[in-house]
Amino acid sequence: VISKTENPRIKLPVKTADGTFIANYSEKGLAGLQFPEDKASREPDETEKSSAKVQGWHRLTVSAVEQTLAGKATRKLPPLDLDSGTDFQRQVWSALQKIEAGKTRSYLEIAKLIGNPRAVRAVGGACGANPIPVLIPCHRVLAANHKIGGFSGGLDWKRTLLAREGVKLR
DNA sequence: CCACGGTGGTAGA
DNA sequence: TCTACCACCGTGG
Repeated sequence: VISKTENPRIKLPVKTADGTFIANYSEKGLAGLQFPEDKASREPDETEKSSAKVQGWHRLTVSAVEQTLAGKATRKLPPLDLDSGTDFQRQVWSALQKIEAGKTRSYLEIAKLIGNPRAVRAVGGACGANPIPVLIPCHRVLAANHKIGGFSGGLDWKRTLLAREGVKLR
């Protein structure tokens, strides 16, 4: 029996003034980003094991995270591995990437953009399943009438990110 | 403010 | 398959 293909992930720390995020990489690119956890729960230190390719990606990740946390537009992203998502989720995530820093869209607007205007609630679900928050800017999706809506990483993060981009909430 | 109905996608059983 | 969730949205108290 042929064993299922292993899907090795390399985890690297993204140290910022707001805490240490954890990026994880597949062979295709950045596949996940976790918000800082409360305690200094074992930061990955496999830096020396990662290939030059991954280290290059990681440099792009670090600067992109820093820029987004500062409320600025990101210049360049590493390749993103979004294979974990369904077709619907990838459509939503793709639409999210087109929202510029400082701008917002509603869940309904995203649903319309992907040609499925009644799938409003499902759009919320896809945002919650976003494996790369901050860089795939799901925090820029608000409920109708500029209400905050939800955020899987905690509403404090969503408010912080939006405030740094100069977005006002209702 | 709250309740509710109409919705579509997902995961799990 | 069926079903129970849901980061929604409008309407109506």
